Amino acid sequence: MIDMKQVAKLAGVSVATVSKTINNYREVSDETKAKIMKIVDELGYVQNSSARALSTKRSNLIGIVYSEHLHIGLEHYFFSGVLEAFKKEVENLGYDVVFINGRDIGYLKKCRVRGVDGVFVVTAETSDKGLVDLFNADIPCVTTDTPWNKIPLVYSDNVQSSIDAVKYLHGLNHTRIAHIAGPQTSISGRERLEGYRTGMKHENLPYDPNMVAYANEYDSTSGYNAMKSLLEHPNPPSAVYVVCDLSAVGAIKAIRDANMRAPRDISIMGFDDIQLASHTVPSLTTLRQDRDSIGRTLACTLIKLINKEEVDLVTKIPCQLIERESTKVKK
Amino acid sequence: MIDMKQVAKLAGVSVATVSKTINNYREVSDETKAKIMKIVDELGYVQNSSARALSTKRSNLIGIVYSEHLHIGLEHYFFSGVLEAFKKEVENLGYDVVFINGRDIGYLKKCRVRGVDGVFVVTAETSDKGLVDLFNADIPCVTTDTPWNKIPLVYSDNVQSSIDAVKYLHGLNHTRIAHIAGPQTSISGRERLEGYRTGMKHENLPYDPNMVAYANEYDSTSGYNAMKSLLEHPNPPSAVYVVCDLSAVGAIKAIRDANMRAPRDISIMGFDDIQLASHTVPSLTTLRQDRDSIGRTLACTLIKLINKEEVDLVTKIPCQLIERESTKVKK
DNA sequence: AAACTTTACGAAAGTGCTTTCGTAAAATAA
DNA sequence: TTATTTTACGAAAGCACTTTCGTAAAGTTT
Repeated sequence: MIDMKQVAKLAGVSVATVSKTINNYREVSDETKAKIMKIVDELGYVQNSSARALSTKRSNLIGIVYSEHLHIGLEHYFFSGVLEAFKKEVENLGYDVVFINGRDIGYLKKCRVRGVDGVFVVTAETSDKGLVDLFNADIPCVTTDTPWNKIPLVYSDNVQSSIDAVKYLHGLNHTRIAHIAGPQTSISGRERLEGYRTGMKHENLPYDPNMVAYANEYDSTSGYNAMKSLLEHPNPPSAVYVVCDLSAVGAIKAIRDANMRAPRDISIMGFDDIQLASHTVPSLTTLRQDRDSIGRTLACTLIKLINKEEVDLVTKIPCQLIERESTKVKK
Repeated sequence: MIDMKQVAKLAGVSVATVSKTINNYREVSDETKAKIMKIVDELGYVQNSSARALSTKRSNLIGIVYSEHLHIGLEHYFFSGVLEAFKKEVENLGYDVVFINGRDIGYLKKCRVRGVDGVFVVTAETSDKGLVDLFNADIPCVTTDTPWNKIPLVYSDNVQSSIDAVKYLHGLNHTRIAHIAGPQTSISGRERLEGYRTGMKHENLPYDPNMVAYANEYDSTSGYNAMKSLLEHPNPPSAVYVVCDLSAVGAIKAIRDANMRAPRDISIMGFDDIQLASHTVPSLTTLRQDRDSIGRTLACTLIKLINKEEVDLVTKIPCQLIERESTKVKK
């Protein structure tokens, strides 16, 4: 491998000058810079990031952490989208992205081994001891969907979106609007329920605890079961706002199994806008999470944090209401 | 940050001995090892991977490359699954995973900068000059879905799976079986078509070129259009084997739009088993790609390659036929 | 012309680790 | 016992950079 020494020799300068040229110090004359860069190109010289990191104590590496015992990995629609956007943005700023796994020595120590400049904790689970260690350490961190102490958080504006959802359904003349709530251990589950209640109040609709069913997971089976329980009510809802698309799909199935139809008999509204949403029958009216904006904001926040600039501790990104076939006007 | 010098001092030994202990050389007495490890634990010492890499010329880093102008990124169901499995496996073997982007200096140079020990090219596009440079360099590489010279390839057994598909449909008494083929620029597109033809031959069914329609992308719109063209045939098929699930979804929509029903009028079979597949109406009969096995095999192959062991240049992983609602017996 | 400032560069120390090689001491063989 | 091998360890060089500081030479100011 070609190193600075060789470049220096060919250029007739010292390695110090080569280094300064590569890093664009201004104390090198333009003439010398040009001469050096020419040789750099000819030889195909590239920096050795390990040597650089050793010397500067900066790796230009961003770590990605996700709790492994949640089996939400790369395949999760929301997180993979956020991650993709995040990655693009930090790469534009000159960083590379490395996965940090907690094997053997735990997340924190692994971060130290790799010398990452900052980390994005994608899916946190605060019962994960290793994650808490990381959060409590002095490494710049950002996260989404899991609030922790002084760690900057960027996520969807669940409350406002839920208010929007209720308003939208009321606008379609629905007054008996139910909510299939997510696990109350997660912030999105809690906030979407809160938004639903606030929305009902805003619309001057009565809040009926029986019109809230709980999905204990963010999946379709949970949605199916929750919908079933709502259907057992003597006066079932004419519209249901569901905590996520997957559960909404389950809810639609429950409606069909009860010999009814969505949206003919009951309107269904989801959250997320997963790929599936536009392909189901009926396609889903839903709130689209702005994965791109969340990812980019996380990236900017983290880089600022690394550079010791001021950052917002909480950033809420608006969702967009996507109207499709699963909701319709109540006659 | 704590370094070996501090550990050495506290243990009353030289840094050389600490290094040898950490790396489990046998020339250190068990006694000394124990003493050193105790101090390592107490101080919370961790290795500095940059320094180590600088010295050993091994980074224990695996690079992930995917062509950016295909907009298949992390969000792609198949690739994210393969990547997840790959990642798990290499992590188990002591490597970490870093994304390599082609910005500024191209993939190859970036690989050299980071000193990756090997790279997994996830989605290749041989029109990508930077990728070809990488393939032609001396860095250990594996890939899926894009054959290249001497680069080991691990992917689904498209031909055999397609033969299975035709056999299965024939087993349901279908004799007029069409194929919606994928882009013939991709190996999977070509091989699935090849398998379809071979399957028809095996089943002693006539091959009719009019019974092959081409989807120019792996998406639902292309499937929709292809199906439409098949329906225009005076004697349309009773079953269609579609190159991928997404296109299959499009095909089903086309059938519905023609006032027919799948599988009542036409059976549809997909490929992939994406998440969507079990949620559509009707749910999709399909060939499940073994993303896990593909990812793991890629990992093992790459590590072997790094260690200069022998590897297979091509590994085909079987698919599994998943029977759901979109196919039925022809009466 | 003298005094001062700026510019352009290099020597060398430092970054944290690995690994070779040398060498005492201990263990074994003769 | 002496000769030989083995064991256990350390000194030091090397890995490819960055950065401080010193210093000539050139430029600027009085």
